[in-house]
Amino acid sequence: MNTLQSDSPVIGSDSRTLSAELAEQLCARIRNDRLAPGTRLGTEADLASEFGVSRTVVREAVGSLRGLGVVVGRQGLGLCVGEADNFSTVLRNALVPQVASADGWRELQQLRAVIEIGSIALAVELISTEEIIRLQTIVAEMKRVMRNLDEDPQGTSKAYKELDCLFHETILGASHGNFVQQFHGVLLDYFHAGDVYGCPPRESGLREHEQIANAIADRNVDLATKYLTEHLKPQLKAPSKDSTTN
Amino acid sequence: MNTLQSDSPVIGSDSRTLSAELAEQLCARIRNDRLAPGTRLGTEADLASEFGVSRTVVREAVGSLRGLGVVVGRQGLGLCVGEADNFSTVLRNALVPQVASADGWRELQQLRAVIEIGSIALAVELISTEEIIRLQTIVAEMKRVMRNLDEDPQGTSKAYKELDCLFHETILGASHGNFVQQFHGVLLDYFHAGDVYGCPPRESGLREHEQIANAIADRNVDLATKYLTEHLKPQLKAPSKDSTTN
DNA sequence: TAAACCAGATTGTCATACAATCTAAATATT
DNA sequence: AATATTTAGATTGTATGACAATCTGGTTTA
Repeated sequence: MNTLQSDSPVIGSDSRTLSAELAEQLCARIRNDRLAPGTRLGTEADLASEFGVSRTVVREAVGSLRGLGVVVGRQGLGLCVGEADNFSTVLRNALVPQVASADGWRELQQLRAVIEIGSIALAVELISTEEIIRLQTIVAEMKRVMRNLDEDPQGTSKAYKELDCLFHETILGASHGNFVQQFHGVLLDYFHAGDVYGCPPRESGLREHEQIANAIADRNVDLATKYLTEHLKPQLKAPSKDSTTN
Repeated sequence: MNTLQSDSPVIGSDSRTLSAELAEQLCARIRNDRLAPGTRLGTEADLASEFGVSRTVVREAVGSLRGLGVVVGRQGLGLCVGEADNFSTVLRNALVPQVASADGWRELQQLRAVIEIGSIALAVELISTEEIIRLQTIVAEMKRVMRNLDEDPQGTSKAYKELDCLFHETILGASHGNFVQQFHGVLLDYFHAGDVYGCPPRESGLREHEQIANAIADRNVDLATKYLTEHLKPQLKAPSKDSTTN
């Protein structure tokens, strides 16, 4: 019999709250027993009596696991192990504190760049003809948009960024890694939303996109990797090692 | 004045629960207002009266955000925006449903491989002499361990895997991306724990490690990338597209 | 000046009650 | 017999009130 109450502490009942303790135990149980998504976990009342705590504590613990997508609860049925399909939402929320600081935001963009570079080889290998055309269309559209840079800097910047996201999204999509793509999508969202720390569109960026698209169209892995790495160099560099933020 | 109650619904008060709605609103507020970690969010009672719900609902909502690390609550003070430093724990928990299935586990390993490949260029550039020696030491140790493969397959496999993790951890560490490294660490943990779907140590794997370490020592980016990509090829391949799991 | 103390505030936990809603079996209908 | 409908039970979702545990910030004291 597990119990979290003071009369027979299974885990050090010190320092932390009962709900945090219970949440961890539930999580560990799911992980260690390798409970498949959808597996019943019993009702709140069951868990309350099993661990010797009130239903309040169970709800608190389950609530935090629900936020993580680890547990879902359905009325009339009880608690179940969560499905893995809504991970994007969870990640998006979990990254909120990270993007609060400029450094955190840069670290996120570094991760995004790393993922894209790590995927390029696979993308070049697996990309379809339609996707290649799509890439080239995006680059052409970028060229068109950039002609208005002087007249409407604001609108041009926005449109360019939109196309930029589409470009990188397409590359990731070509790599056919479902989870990797989802993951990258969340980071790209933050990139798209973070105009604050972002940099304005450059002519050189346009040329780089063109080079990347051409290398991919030629299915030249090495060249595509080289150009992409160059293109993402600013985001790859280690963030905030020194405070020389000129 | 925001309120979630039925008399003046700010957001569609349909379909979902009050707590989920409130959690989303709080998260959106933190994200949109770019509230820095540590920023006060008021007390539970404050939020309850502001949104026109009971303290129960507030606690439920805050609980789920607490699980995500977005909010922390300290007695006597109130609620604050969470720090970004415990992201590893959050991610580890959030991935629990993912690893429940063999497919999910493979997708995770694909992401891990992608991150490592995407980091290798930076790692080669930034790696220190000590870290190079460390890599070579690990490879030497691998050779030593592998000599016992026939006598003690179980123990050898375990020791080899341990060294394997250390090897890849060292490479990631050399890239000096704090967040990326943390991230990779969580995935590597799952790799380490997932003996179920893992493959046994191979002689070819040992040679590959040696090649990678040598390429890094020579600071040859292209070669290091090539060998590493080859080494991680099995994990890079798109998981479960066809069911020909022979 | 610095340590000890204290009152107030706030979260953490408990108990209880009831509404909302889902499940599954029993019942009615074709 | 097969299917639609109802219904009763179970379970979560929400509200309220109460109290313990613990932290904060200022006050007092050495």
